[in-house]
Amino acid sequence: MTLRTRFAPSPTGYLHIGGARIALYSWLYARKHGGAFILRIEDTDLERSTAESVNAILEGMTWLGLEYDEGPFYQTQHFPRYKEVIDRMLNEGTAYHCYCSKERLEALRNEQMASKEKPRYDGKCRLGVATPPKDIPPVVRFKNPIDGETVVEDLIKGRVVFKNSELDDLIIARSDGTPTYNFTVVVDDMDMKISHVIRGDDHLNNTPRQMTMLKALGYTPPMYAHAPMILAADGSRLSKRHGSVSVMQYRDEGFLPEALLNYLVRLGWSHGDQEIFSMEEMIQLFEVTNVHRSAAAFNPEKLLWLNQQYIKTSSPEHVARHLSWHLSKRDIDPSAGPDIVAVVKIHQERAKTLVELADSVVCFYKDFSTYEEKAATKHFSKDGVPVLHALREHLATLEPWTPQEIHRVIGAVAEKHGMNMGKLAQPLRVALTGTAVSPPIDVTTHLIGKARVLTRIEQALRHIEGRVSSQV
RNA sequence: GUCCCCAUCGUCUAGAGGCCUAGGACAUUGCCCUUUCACGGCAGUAACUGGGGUUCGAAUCCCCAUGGGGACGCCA
Repeated sequence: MTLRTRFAPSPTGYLHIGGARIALYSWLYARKHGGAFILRIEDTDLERSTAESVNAILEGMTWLGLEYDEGPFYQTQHFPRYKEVIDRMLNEGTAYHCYCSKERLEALRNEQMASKEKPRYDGKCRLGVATPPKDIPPVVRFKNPIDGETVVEDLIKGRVVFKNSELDDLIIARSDGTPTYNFTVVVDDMDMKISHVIRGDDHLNNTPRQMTMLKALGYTPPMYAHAPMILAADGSRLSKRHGSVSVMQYRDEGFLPEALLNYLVRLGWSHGDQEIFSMEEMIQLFEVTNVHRSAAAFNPEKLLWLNQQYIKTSSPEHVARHLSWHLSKRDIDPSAGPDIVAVVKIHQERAKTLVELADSVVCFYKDFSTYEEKAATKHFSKDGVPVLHALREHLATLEPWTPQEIHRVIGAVAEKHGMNMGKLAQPLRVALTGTAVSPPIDVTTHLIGKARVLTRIEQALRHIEGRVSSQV
């Protein structure tokens, strides 16, 4: 039998990093064993499910590169099937109609809480109702076994035993006839022949009830793996309050999808001391059974470091592709030159994010008229005017326009004016980039191009003179 | 409250009874490299929640306590 895993989010929001990690685990597990990975949208809550959320989830999966082999399937399209199974259970006596009012249930709950018991349905309608009230539409409840215990042999948590008496008769169909979560999961997992259910451990408590239902339907439950949740950096439950939890926000903030994936796979799982995993390595080495049983806190700094590692070590072409997306968001079209791959090459080891990279790269494509205040104050001085003039003259006639020649000229001009190269490189850097920071000055100058370089030095000279005279 | 899960540096983790003077990574501190910023290199600070067992020997096994998380819905 082939291995089949699924990711089953409910479309009530974007794809967040917790979901992404579960999707990744399921995807890796399927890939590793040559199985199938299925995407199923659990949209039975008509009130809260939205098309935007569906799109957001799909978009997130695509960006992460977690392609699914089947789906997306939508539970709202399976309603006839759910109805069929419910009728069957009603006929077979493994489910029953319940006419208890919400008020009674509420009172029952309060009573049980008050007497320090676990709130659960008391089974009032379990043995049948003598005269079913005509005016009350009933819910359908699953008839849970009362005796014995249900054992989850969890791939991550190990053996977890639940007394069946702890499980009450849960509602599988609402009074309006629509099926509920625990039931639709059971039917779909069964129909889709899911062999391994990998999900968050907030579902561990649901598992025994799903297993008893599956058994009632004569089906052998799949294997389960309950991964612990991701905590926020402060150790609390991760929520929207903690800023970026949406996968797409990481794209917007300049993260590479593979860096996020790498970070996620190492959260709660490890392979010796290895920190960086290519997708191939992840597929080969990842093992659900080695996933930690304890929750892990999300650490933005380490993610940032990983992203930096990926930006630094990925092929310039690959980084350039992702960078282009960020540049286009700023209305910059790099195709006019200089070659974006060349620009990436000289910048890629000094950026933690693509946004940072984009910031430091705009000056190659777009002219500017203001200088970073601090940089200008520190490096633009009247004393520097003659040197910059001289440098401009030399660069104007420089042939060939290569980093080596540029380096030689800057060095020569600096020496002629009795200064070391750094003393001249800094004002030039500010003139060319508007900031005091850039890759080595020779390659930077080279890539910005002769025409732009000359114009920018002139502009800087005008700026210095204007600034100095206005100050005196 | 009841049930379930969990517990090694600030964080992610290595560790499956002696290899532990508890290792690595991020962050942090200092130094080196350096025309700026980075990259890189070297060094440092920093942890087995507590208490009982079991054992010649426990971070590792068992029990209890404590702490954290989850579930308990006509949500998923």
